[in-house]
Amino acid sequence: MFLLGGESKVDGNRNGYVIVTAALPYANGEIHLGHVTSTYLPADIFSRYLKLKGRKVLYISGTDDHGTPILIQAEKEGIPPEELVRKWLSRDIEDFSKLGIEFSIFYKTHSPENIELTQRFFENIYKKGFIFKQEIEQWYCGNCKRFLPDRYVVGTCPFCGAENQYSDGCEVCGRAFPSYMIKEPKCIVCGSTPFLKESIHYFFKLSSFSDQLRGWLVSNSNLQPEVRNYVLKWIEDGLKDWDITRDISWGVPIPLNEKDAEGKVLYGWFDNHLGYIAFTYKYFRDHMGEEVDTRKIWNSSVIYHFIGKDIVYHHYLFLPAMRMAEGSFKLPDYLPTRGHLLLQNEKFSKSKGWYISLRNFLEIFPPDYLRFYLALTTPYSQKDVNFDWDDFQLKLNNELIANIGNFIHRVLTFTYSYFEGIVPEPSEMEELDLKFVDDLKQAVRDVGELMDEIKLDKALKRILDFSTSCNRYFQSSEPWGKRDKGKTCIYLSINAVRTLSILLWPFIPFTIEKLWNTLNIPKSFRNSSLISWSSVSELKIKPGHKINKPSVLFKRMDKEIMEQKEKFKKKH
RNA sequence: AGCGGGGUGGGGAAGUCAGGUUAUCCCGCGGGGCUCAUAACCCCGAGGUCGGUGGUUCAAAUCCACCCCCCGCUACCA
Repeated sequence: MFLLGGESKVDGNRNGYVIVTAALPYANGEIHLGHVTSTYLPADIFSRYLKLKGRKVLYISGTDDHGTPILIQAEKEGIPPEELVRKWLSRDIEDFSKLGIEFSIFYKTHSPENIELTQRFFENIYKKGFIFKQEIEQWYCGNCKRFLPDRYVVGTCPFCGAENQYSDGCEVCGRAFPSYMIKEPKCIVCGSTPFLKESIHYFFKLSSFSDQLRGWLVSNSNLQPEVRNYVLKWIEDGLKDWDITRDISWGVPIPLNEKDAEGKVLYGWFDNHLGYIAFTYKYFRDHMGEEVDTRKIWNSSVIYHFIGKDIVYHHYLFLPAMRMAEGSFKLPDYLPTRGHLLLQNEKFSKSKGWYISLRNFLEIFPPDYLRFYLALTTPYSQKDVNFDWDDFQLKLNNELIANIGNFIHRVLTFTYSYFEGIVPEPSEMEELDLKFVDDLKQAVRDVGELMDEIKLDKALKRILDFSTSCNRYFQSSEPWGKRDKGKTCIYLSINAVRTLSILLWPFIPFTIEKLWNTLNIPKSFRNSSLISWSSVSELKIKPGHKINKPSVLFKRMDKEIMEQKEKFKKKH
């Protein structure tokens, strides 16, 4: 019996682990803003939020190492695939850490842990009779001496005659078709003409799981309705059994002692789905020793798999069906799915240079600027997100700097120059002050609810609304015009700054940690009640507390943005 | 071709599932205020027949039907 996810709410199981995973980046290229937008940033913001709430959170990901593209790339570079994936693993870790993406573990599918788990997994579902063999015909390049995946064969569309189309579909007429139908096929690597060749492959009986999958999709109320409907439609149309082997050497060997299994490996999507579990094993072995029962922990955790919409099929059909077939690992409770990133309203294209790598971006802009902008513009839905330089500039200048930055800075400098940095004793609260305290409490409640629902963009908007009301309060209180220099206003405002800092930490951690230094909240206090979700709406900063000399948290970057705008002007 | 998502004042978005007083927010625009703050902040105002047509209802951006337009996805692309 498999363990159905979906009933666990994050607050329902307060002592257990929360396992947050981010879909694995393929280990043959650099991380770009698209990866970050749909997957790694939302997952990071969310796990930071859970940490503030005092939850035991594991944030898990790693590289997806296997498959033909990596093999070919390694050949091109003249290095073994092991070396290629090792290179990308360390590159990815560097890039992510510069953005403040804090994984508990970022590991790799080409690891003993994952290979072992994958083989065991295969054996288990093989024994249960969910694997069968079938002969298939595939394009084979005689020159490269290998079978070619569909995307490694180009040719002429059998329907509209458009040239240079991938063998599984035509971008010109929009039709999808079986690969063998393509006219005048060419190997994308060497250009020679491939031929169709037979090979025995192993298939997973995905179709047997239609009812169970439907049941899971319908009963798991945590899934996004639009994605659920999308996947249900596929089940209605009939699921095809899934070819889970490939005729290459790079991957997890099929753990069977028979001739048909020789020279073949398991398909990358078979082993990378198990990476989440294998990496969790690795984490516990490293941190708690061999005797930890990871399976038990896994099954008693609340599980979130963050993904981009391009891999919905794999995560809503293949992954759950595999776990159902094997039967001992729980399904995800949540599968937060987000859309793609467009650049100036056009699709990213590496070959056309129309994309932004994370590394290049962070060479120019501070990580928090990117985190803020993307978090604010990426909804909890499959809708695509547009990265637009004008919009980036506007949002930074008007929302981050002029709203949040301004409030924090005006409060801190006021305190510093009129009270020598010492938080004043408040006088009796007036109606305006009491109302502000209510506003603060309401804001915290709203933000918490939205964060729990993973609606991170709306949560951030709500924080901005709160910041606006902070500015409004400060403005109407006019502390500068009062004889006592508005002691109550400053006391409440400083506390509002602390509240804001906690609300904002998951989004812009670098800046907030700087701010905590200015607020004179020592590092040792940062896991205490001073910095935690449970105290976020309290007035924790007491009169007499001394703050440090404030400095500007955000600087405007109009010149740098202008340069980028020039660079990404219409090229066509 | 099929399926999914969307079309809301000049630009970008929220609201639509659970229909209801002057349709919300940011930018931009016009006017005013404040001076603590990174020309930042606060207030007031102009501007929308909520893609089209028809229907249900006392009442529709919101529900139903049909149509138009835009975007995305379609399993061996990881």
